Amino acid sequence: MSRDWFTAGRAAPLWFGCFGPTIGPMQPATQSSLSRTNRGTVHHWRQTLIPTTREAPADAESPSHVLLSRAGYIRRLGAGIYDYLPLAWRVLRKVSQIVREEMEAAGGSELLLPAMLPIELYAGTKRDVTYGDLLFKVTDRKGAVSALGPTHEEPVTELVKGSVTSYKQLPLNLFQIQTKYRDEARPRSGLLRCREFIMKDAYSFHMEVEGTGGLNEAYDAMYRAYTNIFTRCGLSFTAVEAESGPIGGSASHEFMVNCESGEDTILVCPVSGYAANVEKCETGARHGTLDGAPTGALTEVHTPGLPGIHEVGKFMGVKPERMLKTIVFQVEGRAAGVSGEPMGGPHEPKWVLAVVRGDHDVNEGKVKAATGYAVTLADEKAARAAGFAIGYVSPRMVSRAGEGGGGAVVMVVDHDAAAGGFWASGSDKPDHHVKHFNWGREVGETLRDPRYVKLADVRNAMAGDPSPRAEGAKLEARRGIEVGHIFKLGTKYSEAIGLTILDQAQQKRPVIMGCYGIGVTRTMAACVEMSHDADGIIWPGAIAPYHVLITVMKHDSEQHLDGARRVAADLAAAGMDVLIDDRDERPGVKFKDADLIGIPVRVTVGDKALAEGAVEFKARKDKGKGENVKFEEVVARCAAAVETVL
RNA sequence: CGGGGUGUAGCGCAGCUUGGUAGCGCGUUUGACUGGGGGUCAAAAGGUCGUGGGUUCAAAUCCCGCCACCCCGACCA
Repeated sequence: MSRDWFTAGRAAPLWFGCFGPTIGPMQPATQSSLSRTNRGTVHHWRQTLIPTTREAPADAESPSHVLLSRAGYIRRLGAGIYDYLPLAWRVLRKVSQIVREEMEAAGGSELLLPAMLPIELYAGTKRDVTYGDLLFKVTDRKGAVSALGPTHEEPVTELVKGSVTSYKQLPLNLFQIQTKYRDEARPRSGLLRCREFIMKDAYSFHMEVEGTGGLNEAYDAMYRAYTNIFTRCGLSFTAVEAESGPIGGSASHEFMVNCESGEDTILVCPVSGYAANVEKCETGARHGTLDGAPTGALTEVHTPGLPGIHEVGKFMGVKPERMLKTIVFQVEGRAAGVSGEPMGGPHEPKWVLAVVRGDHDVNEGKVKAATGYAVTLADEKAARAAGFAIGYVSPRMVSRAGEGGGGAVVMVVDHDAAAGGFWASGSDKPDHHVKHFNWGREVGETLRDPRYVKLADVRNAMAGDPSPRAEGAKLEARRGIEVGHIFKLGTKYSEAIGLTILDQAQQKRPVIMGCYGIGVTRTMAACVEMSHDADGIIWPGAIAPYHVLITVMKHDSEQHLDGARRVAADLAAAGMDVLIDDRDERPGVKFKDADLIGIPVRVTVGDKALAEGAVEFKARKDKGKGENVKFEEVVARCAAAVETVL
């Protein structure tokens, strides 16, 4: 049998054994410490801590939270704060090791940075403000404030600033795997949203975006490394295009574990393979012309005190998809990185109206792209002062609001909202809506002025929308859990912190950066969400805490224990990690616990099989009782099973 | 941050309305029987009832403050 059976099917780097040589009952130190080895570990249940319980803590709801708690992997110590017990730590180390190997293979270099960071470090990038309450802060005896690092862009940029002095030292990719902190408003779902969690973050530094040594090259290498990592972990995942978010930067991908219980929605095109998260997802061509004929006389309806579009629609007898939702944004300045002329003619507008159908959601990023302006949801007070009846705004306001009307307001209309037929809309005065809204009649002249009104894709994509990449195909919605995220950062942090380097032409330039994160603890939880059944966890072989669980039927039978240890020694010699359940428990208890903790293969040593010179073999994912396998065939069977579980 | 809810033994819960110093299941310990899917019987250990104050002869129970935690929403590089 191949020594690197568990790395088959991929370009395997040198394998020195997951955790280095381990000394167990079956492994004399003299043997295991001699040399590099892929010898597995053998542990006994009674010598470790696996506190399984019949019932989960009352606060556990998601499958990963319930099962990791019940199976003795984690314990909650505070809101969003967990102990990682021995089984969990073994999983986390295996995930980390895979991450480490792939990051190093992709040119990364591991280091460790402080968790406690002087708050001044964050002042430079204003993240002490933009991160806000999400940033954990501690005060020392002198009153100095430190942040507990939620990510490490600032310290690593600071480090490189002080230690890299020549473009010849770039590119550089530094990564760390360590505990990070975020004061989440609402920690939930166990390990999926914690306040303290383990994360791998990598940061790359470049002089150029393009070409050898450039950001794009590193980004692509990271993309491939992430694909390798999650594939090796045995996860079913999708890489999706994503908005780069408040962290800044130009491009990003999220790696999502496919799982119905996931919090995030992603959209995929089944034909082209295009995949993106809801915020980023484009839609294919849609048609709307604003040319529809009136459906009747504009009728005002009194709609007092109704909280949302659905309630208003119900009250008026109009479906949300026949209502216009007009959202008021305020302009924050020209948008960076948006090509084309901004709207509004010579003067920068103050307000942007975005109109979508009542059943659709406005997408701020798309509004920004369509108008050429950075926008935020309008401050309610300021908007009211400018004449907007917030909650009851209609598209008519494009030519009415603001100081002197025209020019102060521009409007982007989503294609679906521009269709003909019946529309209901706000009426620009509180507690009133209108029926039979007609674009041409109600908005008038301004509607045809491309400086002020534009048709554009300004809403979130939904399942059923036309694919942007394949004619005739429809987008499908899937659920997922984000476990990795890669960004092209650009110069945001290097400029803020002053990381500039002289290039070959003796020009001082800010260093171009990328950053690449993987939630290690979240990956473990996501894997459980993805792979479990009613009885417990079902680990993929690559990140299971042990590959094989040997259940000893009679803990006090020398014959049983000998058999177990013999099998364990063979398995360990073949590189598999083995846990021997040597507890004085009834068989039923042991089988229940075996299913619960989810080791991929269970080998049972008992009288029945021993009588045939065999043990009982059962893969966790298989139903039924298992089958007898001769001692000399056990290793091959287990190895094959662990591989197929991969 | 808004809304809802919960704090009683290691875990899951009852008791609170109508005050009288705490109970159930699981787990744990001891013994016996048992022995291939959370077994049976017997005995036992284990609780400042989140916390501070108040009312009362008497508070888990009623009143006030605080704290912690959970759920829904907002938020979520």
